[in-house]
Amino acid sequence: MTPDASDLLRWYDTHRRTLPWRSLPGERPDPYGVWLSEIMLQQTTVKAVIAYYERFLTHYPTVQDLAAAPQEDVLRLWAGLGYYARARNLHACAKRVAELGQFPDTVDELLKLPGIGAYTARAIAAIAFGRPVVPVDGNVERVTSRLFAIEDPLPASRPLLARQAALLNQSKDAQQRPSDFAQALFDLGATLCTPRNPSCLTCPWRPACQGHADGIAATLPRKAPKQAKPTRYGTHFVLQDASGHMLIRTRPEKGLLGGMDEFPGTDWLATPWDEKDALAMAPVLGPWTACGEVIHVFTHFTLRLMIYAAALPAGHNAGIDPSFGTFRSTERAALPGVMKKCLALAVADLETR
DNA sequence: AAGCCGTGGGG
DNA sequence: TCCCCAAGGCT
Repeated sequence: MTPDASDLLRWYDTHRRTLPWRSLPGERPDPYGVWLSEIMLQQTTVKAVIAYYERFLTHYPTVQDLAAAPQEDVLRLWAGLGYYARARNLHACAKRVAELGQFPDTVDELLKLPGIGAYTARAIAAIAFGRPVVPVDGNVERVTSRLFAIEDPLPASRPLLARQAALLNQSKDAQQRPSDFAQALFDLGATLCTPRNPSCLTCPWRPACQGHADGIAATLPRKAPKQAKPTRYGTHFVLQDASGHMLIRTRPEKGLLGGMDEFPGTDWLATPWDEKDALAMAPVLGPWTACGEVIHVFTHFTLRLMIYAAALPAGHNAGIDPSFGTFRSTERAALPGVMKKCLALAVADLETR
């Protein structure tokens, strides 16, 4: 049987989370805030997003403000949040919306915008524009797999889960409150129907949950085994000039950490670098101090970086090949998390001199 | 269409 | 410690 939407909505009316991008009950939220939060929340926890969301709204109160900003500024503001293609697409999308004059209010039109896929289009359509669609994210996949006791493993089961999830809002109650219904599904998944130790005892949909009836709710959704994570090795050089600036370069627009800044270094290879070979790639002869190793885990590989630091005497910061970068304040750079770790290690060393 | 794309926190 | 996971999209 299909779960009763009114049971979920009643629960939501009492237990809904208060979040910065959420409007008060009965109020229409600003589509800009909904869109901004949805992009930030892609594969990212609510806790991590909140501070970034507030900061973006402060710097860019409207989509027109964001569209008018230099991409460099947007990347710097995004630095640390990860998945940097999101920031580039965010900026491109803002420009497009500024051209259009407003956010489109249908799933099909939203799908045409950069950074907006099947999930985000439906989330914005439901939350900002009251369209009766069900956005299927990880929460909704988990809830749905349990409700219907779907044991086929992800990601192959994704199309089936999407079809089943679309049945959830077919009642009159759900159709009347598309925004609340979508967010109620999120809150259910985030607070009760959690990946581990779900709180079935207090779940408004427990009576309708086949997974619970079968005693397998907590084991769903099943997932295909993951690939082993390879390790890559590199060496980076943190070079400070007499004014305290660091030698920094910008990575290519596409690919890993695209468009973000870094300290110059070697390629990242499958085997560790011989120290002598690595030092031969340094921007200046030295002397370099070994500061230690940074270990950073990306989605699909582990990175181990040997870090070297050096400080230049006054008047010696010219004549370095531009491919190594330019001397800049680290606060003016868009440093991803891994490079902030490198910086912290080098600064700890430079300060003891 | 499977691989690529970050980061921080919790158990 | 290590593994898992979080309001996915792009190619």
